[in-house]
Amino acid sequence: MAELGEHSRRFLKALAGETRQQLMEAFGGNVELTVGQVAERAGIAQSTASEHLAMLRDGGLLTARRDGKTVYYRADPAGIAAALTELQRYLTVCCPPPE
Amino acid sequence: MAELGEHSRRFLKALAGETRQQLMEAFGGNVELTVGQVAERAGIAQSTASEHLAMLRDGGLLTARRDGKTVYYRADPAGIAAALTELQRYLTVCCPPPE
DNA sequence: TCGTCATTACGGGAAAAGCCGATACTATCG
DNA sequence: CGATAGTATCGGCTTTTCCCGTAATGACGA
Repeated sequence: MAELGEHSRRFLKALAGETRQQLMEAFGGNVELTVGQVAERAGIAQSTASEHLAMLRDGGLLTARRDGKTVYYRADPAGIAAALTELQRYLTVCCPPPE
Repeated sequence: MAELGEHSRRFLKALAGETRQQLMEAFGGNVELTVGQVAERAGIAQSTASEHLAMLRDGGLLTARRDGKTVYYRADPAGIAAALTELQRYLTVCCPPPE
């Protein structure tokens, strides 16, 4: 049957949280942000931001790049597209394509 | 900015739960199922199935039709397509379309 | 109207998610 | 090496989710 892969499950769980949805909105315009910047903008603790960003990264929504001691996060179009594609494939099984 | 609508938020929350993902898999082939049938197949209590199905319905993944005392649930291709479209639109803001 | 059947709404206990402050890790600079 | 700065991890608390059994709602038939 149509199983939903581990990748898609992490994608869905990551994007299901409202705080993480809000965090994603800060990454418009292909911008790079550090953990501290994200925490400050969202008004949450640095440790909390770090956890959320890690979840979004594991879900394929963000990529992380380390430069010195700071880590720069950025939206991952390829990962997002891949997750959406698999999600669509999974959901297509449940419902005949609208013809 | 790109706000994620209430509809999409319910869609994501509904599909984020693993039990509900499993429930969705039973609706392949455009099949209609009652609450009792879903509960029995998934091995969960009837009240639990009812709550999950209501959540999936509110998320636009299922439609409900009442015939007498039983309620028949079925996949909602239009609702799913709409949610995926809005989700894609929302995510496109965060990342430039891969050109 | 009364009883019955399918579903939904309610209450509570267990599990998970969110959030924080404090601590540990990693890399740079002196 | 020691100090500092940015992240990541840990322990604990609060809030939410999950699941169940039970009671209430709505629909049908006697």
